Amino acid sequence: MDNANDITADLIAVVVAVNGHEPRVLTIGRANVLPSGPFELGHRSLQSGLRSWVEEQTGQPLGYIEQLYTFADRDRVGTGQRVISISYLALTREEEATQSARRRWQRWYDYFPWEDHRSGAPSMLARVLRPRLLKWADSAGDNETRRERRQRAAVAFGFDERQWNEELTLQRYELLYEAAMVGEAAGGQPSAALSSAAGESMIADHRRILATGIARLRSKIKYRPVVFELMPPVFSLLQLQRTVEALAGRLLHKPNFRRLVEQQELVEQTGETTADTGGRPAKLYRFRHGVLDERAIAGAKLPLTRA
Amino acid sequence: MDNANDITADLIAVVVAVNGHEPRVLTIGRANVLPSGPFELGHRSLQSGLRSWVEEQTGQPLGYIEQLYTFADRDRVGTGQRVISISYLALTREEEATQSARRRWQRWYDYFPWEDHRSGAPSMLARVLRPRLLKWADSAGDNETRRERRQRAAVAFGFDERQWNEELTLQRYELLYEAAMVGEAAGGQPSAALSSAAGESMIADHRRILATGIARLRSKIKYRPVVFELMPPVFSLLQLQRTVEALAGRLLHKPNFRRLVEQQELVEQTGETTADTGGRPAKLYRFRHGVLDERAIAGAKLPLTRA
DNA sequence: CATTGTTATATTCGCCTCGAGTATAATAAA
DNA sequence: TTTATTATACTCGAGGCGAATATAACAATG
Repeated sequence: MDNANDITADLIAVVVAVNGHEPRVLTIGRANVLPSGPFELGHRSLQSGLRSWVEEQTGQPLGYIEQLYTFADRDRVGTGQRVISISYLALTREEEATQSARRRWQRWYDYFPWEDHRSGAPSMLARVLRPRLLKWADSAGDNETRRERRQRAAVAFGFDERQWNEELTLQRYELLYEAAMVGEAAGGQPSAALSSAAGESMIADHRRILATGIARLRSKIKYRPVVFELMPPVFSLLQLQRTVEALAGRLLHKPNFRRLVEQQELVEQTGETTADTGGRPAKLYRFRHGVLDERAIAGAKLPLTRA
Repeated sequence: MDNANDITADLIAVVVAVNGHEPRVLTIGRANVLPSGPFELGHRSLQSGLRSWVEEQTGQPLGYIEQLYTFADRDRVGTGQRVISISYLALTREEEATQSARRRWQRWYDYFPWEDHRSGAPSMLARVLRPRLLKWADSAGDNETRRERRQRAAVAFGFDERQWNEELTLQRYELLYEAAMVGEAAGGQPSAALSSAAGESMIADHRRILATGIARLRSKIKYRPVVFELMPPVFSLLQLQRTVEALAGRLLHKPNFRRLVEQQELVEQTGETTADTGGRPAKLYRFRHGVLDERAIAGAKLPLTRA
């Protein structure tokens, strides 16, 4: 029986919160490791196993959880043992800003500097990434592969008049990995010229899992009211908009955003206002939890624009 | 070391094909079992493990595959061993109609008779399922639970003037399970009055997995060109439409369907026509595989209508 | 060979969504 | 009081899409 049984199942969490205008991910240790641990007999379910590992490693209790993806790692050399990794996305509020030795909230965009387009496309995209990707494409053996690589890069990164698509986070990371432009790739550390543009590395394939979580979240906020998991109980519409923008990595059209949120009846007024915003006091709202029952698909599409 | 290690990972496949106007799922044995088998050391990856199990058990080679969901079964009594199940959706063409002892193509709607709305809402919905569900709702202890159960049933099944939403296949099955209205539920076999409306049962939670696959596919055909995995290399637009309708369980508006497919440039004409259709000969088309590279999201929304 | 039925294909209409722009209101600071 | 800043409200217009209708090309029938 040393065959099918030699398996360990690891649970890995991408825990997201938005602090101010920055989306963050929960890490442990020296900041490049996602919370994770093996699924054990004591765990009632995969989800509860994940919860207890995250809480044990970071002290952070989790609310909303959804499964991301399951994959089998390549053999752990020598041992002849295989590891199955089951990754989850968790949304929470970053209660205290207190960083500790064991838990650390890291900015998304430190790992993916090319993903934040809120102040326009980062200049390093055209300046650093594009030429390197083209060079990689042209280094291919045959003509067909060259053409295909150029096209993949153009689609993923929005080169050549194409539109930037914020949901392609995973494809972009995989492309950079394939081109050995990120630290995790076979070629080892990226060159000095690239290093700042390549973003921070993580151990094993944790950055890939993070990319999967970002992509899932960016897609999901458009048709399910999950943003509210990241909001405080009471908020202004602009706060809500800024949170969505932080996640999507792009700016939204304010009047249209308001129209959408209001006519979908996702929120209700508390009756109070806040003057913390600098200008005219903003009305405060809370999430209408009823929508979760009333509608199966509360389509909350984003009104995207170049702003 | 008898703790984290006592785990088996099972791979389970929902293999779908559309024959004529009927979507089917590949089963083995006495027709109520999905192809499955343990993930083993010899498998290069989860996907390749799945492929070899399906091929070994049914002789069916697989093309398109995507992961559905991973879950941990409740303890297998006594053994103290846990099983993790990783389920996949596979799309293929039902090459030969030859059923054999080991493989059998079963109609979706034998398992989910309430899911086929192509000739209007099945009468058993209002006649059998609705009263039973209401009875179950009213059997709850407190008022709040009763209200919530009624609402869940109404949303999932489109009662009380609500719209039928074909993507809620999983929620509907779970609701029926909770109400002990399907054979797999705790109460054992459903009553005779219910049995035909409850659909065929499957072993363990295979029917739940099938429901997950149906829901996923019904959702995905709307924004990714996956239907073509189920089509022969050359087809008419009406054939394509009938296939989509079979999957969605509802009829589409013909002119709008054509407009959508054509203006998205998903297909190209072969130049030939077929007279097999009875009336005016139909032009034949093939899938433009180029779209998979050109676009990241080939939004193929369905123009839905009551027809 | 004209009639009829059936399917394929083309065109049009109109509502509603949503991107985009502009106008007005209410506060703080200068 | 002026100006800056933010909040809130309204309007316009293109495009997507549901819906209906019109025309074309075949087979079958008498």
